[in-house]
Amino acid sequence: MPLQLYNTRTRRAERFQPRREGQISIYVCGLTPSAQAHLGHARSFLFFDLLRRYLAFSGYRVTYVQNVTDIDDRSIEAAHRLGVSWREIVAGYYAEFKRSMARLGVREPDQEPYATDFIPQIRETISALIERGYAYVASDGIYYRVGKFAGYGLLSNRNIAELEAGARIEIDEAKEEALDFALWKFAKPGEPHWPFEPYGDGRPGWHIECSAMSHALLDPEGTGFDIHGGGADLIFPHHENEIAQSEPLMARPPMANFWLHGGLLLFDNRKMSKSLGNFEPLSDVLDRHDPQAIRLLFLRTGYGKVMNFTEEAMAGAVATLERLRRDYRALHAAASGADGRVTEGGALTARVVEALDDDMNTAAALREVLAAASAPLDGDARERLSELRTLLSLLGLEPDERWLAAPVERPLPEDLARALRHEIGEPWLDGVEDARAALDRVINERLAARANKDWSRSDRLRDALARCGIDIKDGKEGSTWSVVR
RNA sequence: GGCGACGUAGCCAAGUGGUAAGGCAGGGCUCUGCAAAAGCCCCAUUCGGCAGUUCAAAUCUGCCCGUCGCCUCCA
Repeated sequence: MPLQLYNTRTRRAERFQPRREGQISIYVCGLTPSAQAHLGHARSFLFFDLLRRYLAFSGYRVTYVQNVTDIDDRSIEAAHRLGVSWREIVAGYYAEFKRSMARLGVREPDQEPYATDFIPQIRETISALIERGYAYVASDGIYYRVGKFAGYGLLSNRNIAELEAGARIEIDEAKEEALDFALWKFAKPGEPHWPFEPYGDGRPGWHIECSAMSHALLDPEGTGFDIHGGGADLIFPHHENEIAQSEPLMARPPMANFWLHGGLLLFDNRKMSKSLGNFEPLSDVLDRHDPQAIRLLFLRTGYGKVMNFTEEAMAGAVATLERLRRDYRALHAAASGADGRVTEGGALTARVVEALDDDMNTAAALREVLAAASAPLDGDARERLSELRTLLSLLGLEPDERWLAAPVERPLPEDLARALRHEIGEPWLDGVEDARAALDRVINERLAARANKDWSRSDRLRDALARCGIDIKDGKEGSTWSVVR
């Protein structure tokens, strides 16, 4: 079965066909770095990363563009509040976002255009819209005339009359109609601005940068590109407005054949927001949880579905990942560590491909991979290993050194020596300042106690270590320790 | 008010006409000085509710209830 994808534009799953044989162009709406990114962003970009990987895996040459809307009201506001330039605000948040994406194993886009690097193209687009009657100049900016575009509302399945009846849009005196939106905002004192003759200095409105940049980078002929993506909250008004800005100027619409939207992530059944008090920066989440476990968690839910995040579900993903790594390690050992052999077209691969062809059913794909990893070995371990490795990296779960080394050695807590002295309070620990040295002494002391069958002393020492974040496991082969916090 | 999505065990979630995957949590057992880890086993006669279609419904239809999202900045 060929690849089927749910297309927001037609509201059904359709067979995916690239516009040009073997090549696929994707434009995904990236971040507006005027605040810290959160886990919801991660879910969205993780999905588009997977889509890229799968299309490349399927043999397509993929061009993936993800923009940066580096100018908007909030970053200007934040700059004023903090007394720094808006560029610093944007650079800071974007750098943090990039670090988080790297930790999640999200590949860098082929191009990351910044809105403010495309001011000439933005001006050109606006000028063309004015010429054709789709835009007009008002006192405080240049607006798009929504009533002029017959296709308005098709993507988001709304009609103009209903939108107007919504009446939640503030009536701006400068605009002709409530639904009209800004293409260009004339500069107010103290705001960043760029020249735009003959209309007036100002800055681009939100939406126009995507029309200008996707045209410039993916569709210079104006005949459209393959896939346009983003979070479900961008369907209206952002993507609707992009279409309205782009299609009247195109030689042959539609702007994009496929519109793909990632489902929103909820926390406590609410969209994450600072005002609700459920906001946590992505970088903090990544400090608390293994990025691969986060990726695995998202793989278990359909990409387009609303998903509720809970720490319980996260813990489940961590446990699944640990088991997967263990299984992989066992397989690696069975194969004597041999790898590098490429096995193509195995039965497992066929099942994974079938799952992903069905509108990127990652839950089914993951299920196959997990089952294969834990199934008893009935054939060639080396073949199983290389096929598994290929599929794991297709899913973005690269088997790295952690997969082969157990237990994971995390850095020892900084104040371990002091904490142990405090917990144990025996003279043989006096003066030991080094964490590792203190740990070794306690472990040796405990081993001695165990050799003497002094179980109560042994248990006391184990409890003390546990309170200091060190987990001890006794087995037939001796004792092992690991850092649990 | 308009548009849309969803409602499957304590939690997350797969499954879209053929008789309820999986994970986490929980319970039991094996192992162990004990604990943990690991392994094995158990854990929804039932899919928000009520009607209907059908030989057959979690899956289709209708109505109702509930939750969430978008309609304003938003991945």
